[in-house]
Amino acid sequence: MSTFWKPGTAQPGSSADRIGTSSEEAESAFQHASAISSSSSSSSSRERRSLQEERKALPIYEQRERILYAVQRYGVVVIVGQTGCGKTTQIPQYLLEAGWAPTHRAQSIVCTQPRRLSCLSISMRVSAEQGCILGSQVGYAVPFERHYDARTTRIKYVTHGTLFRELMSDPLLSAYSVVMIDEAHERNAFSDLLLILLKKIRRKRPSLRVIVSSATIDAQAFLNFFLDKPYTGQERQAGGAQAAAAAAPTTTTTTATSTTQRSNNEEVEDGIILSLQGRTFPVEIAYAQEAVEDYVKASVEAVWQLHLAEAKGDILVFLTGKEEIDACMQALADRQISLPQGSLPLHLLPVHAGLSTQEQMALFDSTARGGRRCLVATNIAEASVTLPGIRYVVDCGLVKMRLFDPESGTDSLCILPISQASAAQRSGRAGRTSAGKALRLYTRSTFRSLAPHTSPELCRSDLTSVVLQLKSLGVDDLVRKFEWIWPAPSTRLLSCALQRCAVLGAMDEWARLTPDGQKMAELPLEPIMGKLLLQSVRFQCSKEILSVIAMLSVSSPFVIPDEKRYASNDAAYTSALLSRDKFTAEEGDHLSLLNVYDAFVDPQVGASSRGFCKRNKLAFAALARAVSIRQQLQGWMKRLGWEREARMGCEGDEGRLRKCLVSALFENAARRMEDGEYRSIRAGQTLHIHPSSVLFDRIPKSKYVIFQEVVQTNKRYMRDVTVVEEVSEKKGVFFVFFAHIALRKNQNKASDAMLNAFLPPRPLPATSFSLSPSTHKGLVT
DNA sequence: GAGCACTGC
Repeated sequence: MSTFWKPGTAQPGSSADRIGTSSEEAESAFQHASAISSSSSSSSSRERRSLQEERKALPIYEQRERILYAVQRYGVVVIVGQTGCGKTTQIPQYLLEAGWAPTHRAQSIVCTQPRRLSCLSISMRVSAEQGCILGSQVGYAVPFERHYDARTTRIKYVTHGTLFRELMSDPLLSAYSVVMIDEAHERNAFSDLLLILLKKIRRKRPSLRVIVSSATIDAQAFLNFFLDKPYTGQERQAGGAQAAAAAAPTTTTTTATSTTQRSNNEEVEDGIILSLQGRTFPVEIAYAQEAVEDYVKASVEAVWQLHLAEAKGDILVFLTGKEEIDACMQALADRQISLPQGSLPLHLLPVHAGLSTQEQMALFDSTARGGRRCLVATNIAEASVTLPGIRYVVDCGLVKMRLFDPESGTDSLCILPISQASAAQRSGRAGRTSAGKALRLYTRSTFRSLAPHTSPELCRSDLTSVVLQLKSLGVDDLVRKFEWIWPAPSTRLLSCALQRCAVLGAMDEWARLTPDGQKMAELPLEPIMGKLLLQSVRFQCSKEILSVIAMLSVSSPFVIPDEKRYASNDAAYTSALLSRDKFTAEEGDHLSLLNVYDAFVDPQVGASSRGFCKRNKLAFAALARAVSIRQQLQGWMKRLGWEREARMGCEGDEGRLRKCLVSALFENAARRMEDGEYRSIRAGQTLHIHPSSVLFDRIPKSKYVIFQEVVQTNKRYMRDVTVVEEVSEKKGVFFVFFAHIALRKNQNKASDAMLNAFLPPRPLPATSFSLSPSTHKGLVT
């Protein structure tokens, strides 16, 4: 399913996003879909008949009985099927029609998706097929937007994370008779966690049916997990080979592997794998003869060869980042000049997450006017977005991935080799509409050396919030007894998370959740953001901190033009920077973001208008989303009993605000050295201010800064930085004072309020502790 | 002098 907005399908995002992408076409698409959904007129019943015929024409329809039988007989059904075979839209409907969600039992069918937009467009499609209004029998729930009726909705599409949240109020998921985890092979943190908890739930509620749907062949790992069979990855070798073959012509046979387990009293057996036939075309795969030195250059070569030699059909190139995409497109554009007479032109289009709505729309217009389209994409085109008309794929074999390093506590963005599964997924993109061709810019032996599967998110991220959430769900021993899906996260990753929980005051020394920790787990925020919100209640400045958190949760509101950025005489670039200066607080990013937010919502200034953003070179969509996030966070505060506190502002007492920031971000402090570089207080690492920071080209008077996070690319960069003024420094104790903080409207008025902030009452815990305590579970210093 | 793959609560 596409993450991008596709004309003629659903509109993306929340109502706030909708403002950002609003267009007449989008509105009419929305109305069209609603018209299909309503069942009153005779034309719509004709529509519905043809939709029913379409449903029956899907290849999965032949498997209907088989699927229903499997779900009835087995507690866990792992479904392997190609993307586009209709499993996501059809299986919940088959279950509904077979009586799995009878109204009298008040239980429904829920299907989880990795992305919110999938939920919107799929539920819209399914409600049309069911001939009902979206939100009645078929509904969805995504962050910031719910569209269902607890009494009437029988099929619900939700994001993985949304269902995980539901566990907090309904630990046995008693509202559902069937839970389908879709796209489980992506191994997202929330989908893995859901599967882990569903296994526990099934022990208490064997009547619950679990469907795990996966496009590739992690099937055995998932099934073994549910069957308590060991899975060490040895079997995965075979899996990898299958992944490689996945792009080859699909077999027409459907295989069902039954696993005999003891039946419980309901005659329900434990699990089964079902393979569904996909609707794809053969893809011919070619490898590089020898390792390429410069894959961007090689991709240009490959595109050029394909363009000159191959029949019509679009080309999709996989590179790792925007910079490479620009370079590749530039090189191809240069080549176009030397295109032989009579050759068709190559229409070059970038595909990455930073595209404007207009650029996104162009991607789905596959009617290239006399020529061939060449889409140069990041990994977004691998799973998140399905592009039409692709017949040729060029794959560099690499991906940019975020990795968390528990030793330094920082995230890195690394360029790494992809997995075999990923390679199969990429080349499979060429076989969606007709037979295709994939050029892999690496050798066959390199391919064989690739890991069969991409490392699950849980194995490469900071698990602080995961640990917190699981603790609040009553999962106590995360290290020894907890059943992770293979492969499990390293103990180092887990101990790092436990430590951070302790440092943030979310756990006590026996790894018990503190009252603060419980609240942090309930808030839909990263722990450090949750901490910031909790502190804001203490410092009585939640009004401002809510805005800061909302702004930190969206992409940068400052629109800085892309091209010729380095040319100091470029007018657009300098005027964008000048625009930003209007909001810049010299203390740094947190207060600058607050300035932007306050100006945007101020009825006298920005009036939440698009025009204001245009005039001031701000991203309207980001700000609209921040407003929506802030509202939701305010709702959460109300739920925590802080309705009054949520409205309390610092009323010009910036000191409270600064104190609050330091009291939450004290972990992330750095000191500027003589050479202009910063050293982290925690680990003495060399750090740099991120180029997106308003402090990037400034040298503040004070030597100390605090920051939101560190991301390592070529250097270690601090993001979202605020200057703090140091007054004294003692061994192990770090006092900071703020000065010269301008609050609203960028007045940059010096404030003499000198305030001390503080560290937690105890020093940072030792770096190691026992992981197998005999008396207490978890953390022992 | 220089950057941000992609989701999600």
